[in-house]
This record gives sequence, structure tokens and C-alpha cells, in this order.
Amino acid sequence: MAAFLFKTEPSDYAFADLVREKRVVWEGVSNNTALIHLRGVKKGDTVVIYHTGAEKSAVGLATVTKDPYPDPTLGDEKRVVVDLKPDAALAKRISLSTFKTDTVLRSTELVRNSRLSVMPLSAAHLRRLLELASA
DNA sequence: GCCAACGTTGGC
DNA sequence: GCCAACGTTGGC
Repeated sequence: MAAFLFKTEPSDYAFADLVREKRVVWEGVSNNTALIHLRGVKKGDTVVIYHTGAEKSAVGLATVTKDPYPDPTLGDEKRVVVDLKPDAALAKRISLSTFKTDTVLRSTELVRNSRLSVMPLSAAHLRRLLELASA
């Protein structure tokens, strides 16, 4: 089972909205690199939700409930979406500055390419993130 | 509010 | 197919 990090601007859609609504169609990804990553997502994978803007922190966990499929509202086979359900909020949020300084997390795409909205996390990345989030 | 980094578009 | 101009994202 793989892990990914999805970014969202909390004033548009926050992790709390996902918790309240119990499920979401993760739509609106148009960047080609992000779409390539999104097509690699599978049902059952773990997703770390990251808030951009004022928060700049990983805030919660979600699980993929449906494999990627084309956005039914767009009619474009390349513009895929996935369905998510919320898991727990992180006990401790992981700030971008922590990502940048942590010896494990500094190799995430989040640090390397600040504009990428969907990116894979290695097993080591996820393990380290969960370790920091529960500490 | 600014700007760096990256993508996209369109003229050639 | 190249690249200049423009647009967007997101951190600062």
C-alpha cells in the first residue's frame, strides 16, 4: 500500500471539511505531473492532507476509497479524480519548516517542488511523518 | 505585495 | 520545434 501527499488551500477545502462530509471527490488536479502521480493512486492507499497558504502544514490522514477515474464533469480521460474518506487528524501538525529541516522529510517533493499538488511519499517518508505527528 | 519556480500558449 | 511572453502557485 502506497502513500501520497495531497495539497489543498484550506480556505477552499480543508481537512475539517472532509471530516464533516465523510467523503470527497478529489477534483481539480490539472497539472500534468500531478495527474501522473494521481493516476498511480490505488484504493486503500494512505493520503496525507497538507494545507497551503497561512498554515503550511500536514494536518490529517485520509484513505483512498476508489481508484482513479476520469472526472465525470469534464469529459477528459486524462483529468482523473479519486475518492477519499477521512481518517484521523494528526495529533501534531507537521510544518513545512519541519519538512525542510528533517533529514528524512527533506527529500519529499513538497520541499523540492513547492508547486506540485499531488506527490508520492516513500514508506520511510510516511513512517517518519507519523512518528513526528504522534510525538 | 512580491517574486521564484514552473507551466502553458502562441508566434515564428 | 523553439522560445518569449504570460499565467499560476505558493512561500516569503
